[in-house]
Amino acid sequence: MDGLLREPIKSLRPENLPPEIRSEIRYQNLATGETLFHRDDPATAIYVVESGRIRLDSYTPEGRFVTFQIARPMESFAVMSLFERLYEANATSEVPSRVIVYPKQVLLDALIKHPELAQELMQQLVKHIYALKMRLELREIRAARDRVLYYLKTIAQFSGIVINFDRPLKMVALDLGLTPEAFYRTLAQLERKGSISRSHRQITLHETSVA
Amino acid sequence: MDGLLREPIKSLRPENLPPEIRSEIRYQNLATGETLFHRDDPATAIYVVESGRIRLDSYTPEGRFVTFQIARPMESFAVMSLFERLYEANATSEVPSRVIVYPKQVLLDALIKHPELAQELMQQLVKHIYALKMRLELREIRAARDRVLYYLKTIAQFSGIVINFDRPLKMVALDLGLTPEAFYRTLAQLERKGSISRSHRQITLHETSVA
DNA sequence: CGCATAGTTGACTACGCTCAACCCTGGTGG
DNA sequence: CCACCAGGGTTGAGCGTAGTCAACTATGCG
Repeated sequence: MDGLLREPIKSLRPENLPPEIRSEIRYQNLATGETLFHRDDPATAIYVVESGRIRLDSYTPEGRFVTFQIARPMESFAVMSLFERLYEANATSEVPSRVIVYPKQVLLDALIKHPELAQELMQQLVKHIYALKMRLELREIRAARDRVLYYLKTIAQFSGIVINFDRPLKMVALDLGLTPEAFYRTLAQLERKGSISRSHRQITLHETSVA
Repeated sequence: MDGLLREPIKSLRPENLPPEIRSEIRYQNLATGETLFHRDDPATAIYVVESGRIRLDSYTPEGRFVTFQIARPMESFAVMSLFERLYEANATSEVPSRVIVYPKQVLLDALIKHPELAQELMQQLVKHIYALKMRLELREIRAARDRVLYYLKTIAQFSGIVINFDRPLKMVALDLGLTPEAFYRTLAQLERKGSISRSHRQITLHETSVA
């Protein structure tokens, strides 16, 4: 999800890679809405976003949509696939994007020879866990008003009190575990109470509620 | 949470460790309800459960209780702390327990020299991510009945259709994001419908609902 | 320009939460 | 050995809030 994982990966940047790995990486361009891989496809690679935005999502048995991660430039995704046979989520490009493709076996070999690479990948995984834990905590807050406020405050720690969403609020609503309607209503209510102000997809947190 | 993470760690077992690490590990005994560390304590070590059961939990700003993990014998916890300055959760012993303590710096050094250890730790982290994703998916199911059934079915994949909970159903309810009352009612309802049968903390899934 | 999708608001409903009362069990101490 | 207590488990009644369905407007993209 947005704003809860912000860990640019450095050691996977092509220019920092040992040559024998660099020569094995590939690039791939994706149009808006294009799918890079589906859940349960054989896992063949891990990725870093070069430009654009990749959404990792899935569906519950009941057909409900769940977003696991929004990967932005310099961020890795599908690192899990290194140790899993199948992908755990669908990867879809939300805007025209370009990703770097690191074939699985190449990286697995590299991990043995380059321990510092292993360390940074572990850090990525840790950040990922951290983000998932925050989401779990967020869901524990039952009242929509409190949940939304807490979410906004969390994001504000990265972005400052003016928050600009670059994707539909509808999506943000689902990330929060609310229907879009409930989310809009909650925002309207918060604005009426003076906790926030907003126009379009920009939301400003007011001091009273930053606490 | 229970049943969603089952990955015994082998390479951290003392007998499999290189001697220079083995000599650095410690053991600690914990009584029921005793706390090993608190959230935001400085992170000094990672752990493996030798015997007993350790609960990793936290509280939301509103004071709601969240369980992140139930660590059982042979399972690691607080692996994240390797790369974080502070612990992310409270660790409490639910029954008399004994844990193995691996000081952080010792392991960090070891990761450089022993790539296969790094690999297994990464696998642990991946399993952890997997478990958290499943919980997030679970929470996406709104109807209590469906949520409980899905949870039971998931556990049944490990344990078979007869499920024995070794901790209060009250706790299980909270893991599921339900109040204990709602959980009891849902179980009663499922039993009336014939989807399950139960006595005490043992629940049997019936074929019709295994699907 | 037109269509698809996002955003917005209203009315109604349903489901789970809260509070409350009660039973049952196991553990502790007098 | 019983009394007591704490905590888990169970069920009922009522309420509130977020979900659902629906109608409509705004926006942006081809």
